[in-house]
Amino acid sequence: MSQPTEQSPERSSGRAVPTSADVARLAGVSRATVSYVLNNTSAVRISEPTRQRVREAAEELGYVPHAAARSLRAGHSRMVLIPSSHVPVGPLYSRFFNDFQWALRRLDYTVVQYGSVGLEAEEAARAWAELRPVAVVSLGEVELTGQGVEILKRSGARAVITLGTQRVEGTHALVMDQGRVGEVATEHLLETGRRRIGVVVPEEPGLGMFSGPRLDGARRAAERAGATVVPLPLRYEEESADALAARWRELGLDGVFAYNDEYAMLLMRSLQDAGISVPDETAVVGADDLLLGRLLRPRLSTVRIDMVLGRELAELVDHAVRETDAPPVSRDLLDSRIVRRESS
Amino acid sequence: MSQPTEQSPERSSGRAVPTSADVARLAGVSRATVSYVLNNTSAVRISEPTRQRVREAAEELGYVPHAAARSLRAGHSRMVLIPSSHVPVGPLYSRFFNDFQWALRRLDYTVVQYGSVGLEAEEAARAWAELRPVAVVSLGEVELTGQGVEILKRSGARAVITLGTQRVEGTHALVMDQGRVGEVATEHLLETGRRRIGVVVPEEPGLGMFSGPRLDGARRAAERAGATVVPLPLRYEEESADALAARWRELGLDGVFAYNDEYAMLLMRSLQDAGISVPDETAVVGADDLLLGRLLRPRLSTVRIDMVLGRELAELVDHAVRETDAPPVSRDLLDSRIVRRESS
DNA sequence: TTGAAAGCGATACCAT
DNA sequence: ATGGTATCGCTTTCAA
Repeated sequence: MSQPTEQSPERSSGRAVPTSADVARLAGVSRATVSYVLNNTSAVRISEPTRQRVREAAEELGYVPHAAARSLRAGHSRMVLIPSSHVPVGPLYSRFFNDFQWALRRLDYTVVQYGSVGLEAEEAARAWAELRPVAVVSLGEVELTGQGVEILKRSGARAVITLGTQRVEGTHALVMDQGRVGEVATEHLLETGRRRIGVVVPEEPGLGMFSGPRLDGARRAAERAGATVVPLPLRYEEESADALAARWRELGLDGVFAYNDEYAMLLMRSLQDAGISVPDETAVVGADDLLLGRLLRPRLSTVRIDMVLGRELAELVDHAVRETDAPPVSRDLLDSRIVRRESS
Repeated sequence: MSQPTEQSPERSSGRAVPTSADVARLAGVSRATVSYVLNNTSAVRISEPTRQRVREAAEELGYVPHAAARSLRAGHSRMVLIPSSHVPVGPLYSRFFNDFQWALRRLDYTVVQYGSVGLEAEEAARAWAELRPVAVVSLGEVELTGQGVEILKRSGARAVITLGTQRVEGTHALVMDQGRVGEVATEHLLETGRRRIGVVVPEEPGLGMFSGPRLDGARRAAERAGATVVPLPLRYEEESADALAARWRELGLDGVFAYNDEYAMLLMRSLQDAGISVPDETAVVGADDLLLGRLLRPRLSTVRIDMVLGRELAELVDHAVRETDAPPVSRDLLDSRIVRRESS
């Protein structure tokens, strides 16, 4: 016989946490029957009166099944773990993310975000693996190494999906081709006759995943047309923008793609304060089509990004989980197009 | 003897998921010893050579402990569950939230966000309770009823903390006194001689938790001074702002507190387009001190909100978990002050 | 210093 | 139609 364990049997509400055994006792049936009733097991037939008694007992005790015990027994969970980002996100992404979670829940998955700020890639992967998720969907802001993927798969994860700007070995890579954003913006500037094009590169950490590819895309477009691209490091602060505006004329740029609408607004304001006329002297293009881009004058031209539907991605996750053998897919999720207003 | 279970023993990597038994076998020791070594159990002394062998075996197999099994055995988890919001958040909140999570992890908690979009309050509480979190910290955007709190506590949650605008029975209520924001803004407008004050109330759902108290605070301040407050419903769209601006003169307002900087910018632009001069004819005050408030002209006056440190809140959670008996605290977490610029 | 074994809660066989 | 029971992975007591 073992001794009573060290845990306190009482809880704040005064009673111990009810288990299925408690429900069984109260209903005068076995734990097996409780399980059958509460899970609507179709393989077994339980009489209606018994079902009633069990349900009432569960209700009375405030019984909630213990997910850990269940998944331990089952040998798997239906948890989808999403390493959560530390970057404040815009309304676009936010909407997508909600749809995604909602769709996953409809497919009967438990969606959990795991905040991993300040953890090393491998360390983080181990922490996630402890929860034995059936799938991990990394939304790109968190590092995920081949090593980390291996840890997750060894621990039973049936699918690892990265939604980012580049592929990671062993994962389903959903590519958000940020390069297209820079390409579309630059093509537009070229069409309006600009030849020396600045590309704002935010200095804030955590944005490199987006800004790098956007710059590359701009370079590609410019190269095709024999135009020039100049990277412009910028912090999201007035001082930084003012400093950039102060040396604008010596840069000799006639167009600028400003990473996104917020940086574009910031820069445009500084340019105007420095006496540089937009769009006559320099055209400005942002990205994300935020409402605020319409508030400043001239109204900001922008690249509108249409993201994949959350539901689509959820179905892809579901598919990846069920067909572990299927080869990793690699799809592009973005569609970008220019919205021309007055700043270009 | 029971039959082999229904679960597949193989995983995608080809091998089965390693358990502590596998580690024990490879190291040539018992499972108990593995547990002692891997958890650095101080009550037992294991020889250094044995420790080595165990650690190497664990490393080689890529062993990661099974959190569910562990907490099942332990009778409790160290999971802090945070129902995640569906509202896009600003940089201020985002920073606080990261700090908070980081601090909790330092205190050895596992922080997990649970997306509950589209779930009823009680339904959501049950879903959370299945994970048997030791604490639930609701950041205000999600509904949490007394009923829900009861479910959580019955399921073993030692602390339920709400960080919101109003108290919920049975919880530690960390109050973010949004009323102060409206009060501070309105007091400022009164000091500059304004007497008929509009208060923007966003029509977007999910913002009621903030906008209601802010309006109430404005009313309190106005009442003390014998001034008038007029609520102004507004959608975050240009058309809505234009419509409001079109009937501005008949409203006869000489000051407006616009909920936050974004709504303030939106409204100010429409006012200017309608030929109403800011601040001469109408003063405008926002809130949140966003950078974008400095981009439009005149520069936007705002209410700067200082939020509690994430670390403080984490310590409070830890305390609540350890001292279940302690009475629910109720603290104010915000400090608001006016930042006067040119729009007022 | 190490091992054997009980048991956390839920489930799904098999037998009744 | 129900009940008994072995089992999932891990920790910890007790015995050796």
